Amino acid sequence: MNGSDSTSTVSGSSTPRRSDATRGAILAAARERFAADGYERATIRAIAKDANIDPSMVMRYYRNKEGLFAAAVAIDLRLPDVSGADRRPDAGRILVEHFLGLWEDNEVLTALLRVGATNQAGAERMQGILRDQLLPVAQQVCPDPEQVPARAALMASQLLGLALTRYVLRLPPAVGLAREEIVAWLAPTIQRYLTAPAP
Amino acid sequence: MNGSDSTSTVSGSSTPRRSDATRGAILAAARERFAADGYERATIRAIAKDANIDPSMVMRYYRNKEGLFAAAVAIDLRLPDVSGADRRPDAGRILVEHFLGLWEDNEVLTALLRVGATNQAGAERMQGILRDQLLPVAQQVCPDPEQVPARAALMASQLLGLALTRYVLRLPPAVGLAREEIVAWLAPTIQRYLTAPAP
DNA sequence: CTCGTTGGCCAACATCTGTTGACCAACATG
DNA sequence: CATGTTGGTCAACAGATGTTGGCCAACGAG
Repeated sequence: MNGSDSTSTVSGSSTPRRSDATRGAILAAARERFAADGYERATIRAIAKDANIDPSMVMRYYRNKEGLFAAAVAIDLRLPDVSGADRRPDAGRILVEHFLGLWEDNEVLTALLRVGATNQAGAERMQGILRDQLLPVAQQVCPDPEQVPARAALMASQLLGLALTRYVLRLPPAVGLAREEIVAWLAPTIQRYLTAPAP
Repeated sequence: MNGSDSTSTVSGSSTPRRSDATRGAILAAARERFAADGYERATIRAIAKDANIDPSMVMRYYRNKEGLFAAAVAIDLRLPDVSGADRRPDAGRILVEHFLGLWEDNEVLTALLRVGATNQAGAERMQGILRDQLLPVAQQVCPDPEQVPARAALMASQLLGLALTRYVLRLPPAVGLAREEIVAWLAPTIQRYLTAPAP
């Protein structure tokens, strides 16, 4: 909707502004706060203080809080291609491993999930990601187009459920799981959701 | 912590107060608001208005907002017993069906999940439920006590993940799934998490 | 009837929220 | 040097929020 998307994580600069450092600091602080506190409690004042600037700068650069959020959670999951015949039987494992890596060094996803749970805009953003990035993956491995949305939804339910219990709610038994354990348990589930014949 | 827990969902009344109706109205309104808006945006004023009383009454009966939340989300999942030898092979299906019923006519769970995502107290409440109600179920079907927490966590990840995508984020493909579809896909997953030999 | 207790409303408080506009300093360009 | 543009701060606003205390009406036991 908003045309000011050009300042994404990629520093592809056509006109490198002098304020880019500040803009970046604001975005970084915003991601951290949104991830830690959710939408409502991540106040503009707190974000500005983290970025060592005045709250009004946030408004100047991102119009309002919603605009800041939109800019802060723009993300590309960089999902691997699993369409190759050699990779298809391993799709479950590949995807689970990719997701674990994604969540563990990217606070944006935690922010997105936390905000999506209570904020309409956040929920819609997640809808977009599912539709634009997760659905195509399901499409790669599932022949019947009619089943693709359901299979993508199932995959999302398991992957987001793990992220929820482990990185957001931080339920101790979920945090205690070892990385390899998770892969070993979840990979077959994802594989089945994607490729098993509909029950 | 607080001694005023005697007014729970159970109407076991030792001293039926004249204000019980109002108390109930407040709790009902609180559950609805917490479920719809999350902790921060469910304001005491809005809840009071829904219950047709003055905001100050909420404080009088529940001390503060945190106390109101604690009272509003006290819940017993009434998880079925799956320890019987005849039921054990069906544990996955039984549990998934029970959970679907639970979520569909109980807004408390939606409230709890929404709040747990952004609020520390909410997250801890979910921890308690996992520990006190979900873990025992895993214990019923898994012989090795050392594996119980991991298996319970895996089950929670899938069940909460479904709830998240379907009832909180309301991702269209997840909402579109038919009840029987969900059972057919998820039951084997839960069954495997609970009873399959550790990979 | 009397009077303590309970249920309820009203008005206000201090604080925090997003947001705005006026103002100043540094810079680049003519 | 003069001047317009950009980066930034300060002070304030209007509204909402959790919370408090005072006040009044209805009730129930003596």
